[in-house]
Amino acid sequence: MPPIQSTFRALADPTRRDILVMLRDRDLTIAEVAENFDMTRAAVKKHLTVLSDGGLITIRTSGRQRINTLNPAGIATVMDWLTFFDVFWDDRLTKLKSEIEKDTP
Amino acid sequence: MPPIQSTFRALADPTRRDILVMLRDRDLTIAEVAENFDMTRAAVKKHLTVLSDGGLITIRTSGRQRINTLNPAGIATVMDWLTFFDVFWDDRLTKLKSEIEKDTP
DNA sequence: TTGACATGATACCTTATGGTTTCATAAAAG
DNA sequence: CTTTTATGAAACCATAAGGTATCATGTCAA
Repeated sequence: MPPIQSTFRALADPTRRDILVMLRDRDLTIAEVAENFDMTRAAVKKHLTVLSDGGLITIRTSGRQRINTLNPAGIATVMDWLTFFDVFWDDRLTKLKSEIEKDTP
Repeated sequence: MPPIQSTFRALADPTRRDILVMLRDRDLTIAEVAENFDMTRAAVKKHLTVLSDGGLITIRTSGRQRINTLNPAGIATVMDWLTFFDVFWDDRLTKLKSEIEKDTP
């Protein structure tokens, strides 16, 4: 699994997030992805490389085509990182409770 | 709520993610956050501004101090975006099922 | 009020990053 | 075999982004 930094970095660009949304419906070649953007195929390929480096997509070669597939594991990695904050409010409430009990003997 | 781009942008830097982790335990002033990093207070302040722009923290002024607090709503925004991909596998399985049924009359 | 402390704000520097252009390569079609 | 077609790769460019240094401002304490 790639370093989490490369995953967050990959998600920081709007074009790359749009690509992920496209790939949710079906796998796409570089050319197919590029059709949806007003930029060169070379630029799109760079974005796909960054997404791959971040573990958000996987790539397989079929003849002269390169097919890009969404990788749920990459999404899950980010989800996992975020769940660290899930207990945020719980902790806050616990501390608040302690304070109250301490002040009301 | 801030544009999602500013939120993802804020998360893309390792220093800023570390700051969020620190703020999970308790609120901190700029100086307190800066103590944990090998960079100037000015740089840390910039990071805190980016985090605020992304809706990941809130800021309140208390005298001459500026207290930074984690904002769960910002985290939730990212979570929500990611849940768009939750149905990914469901959709894939549904399509696969259709294909099978079509091919086996 | 005076001095120390916490922060605000600006200018400036270096490196990443997103993008284009151009040329090379490899597979499918004629 | 020749010609498309789809991609790989490298050089180059402009701007954004992370940092520093410096100076201004506001507040707490003596």
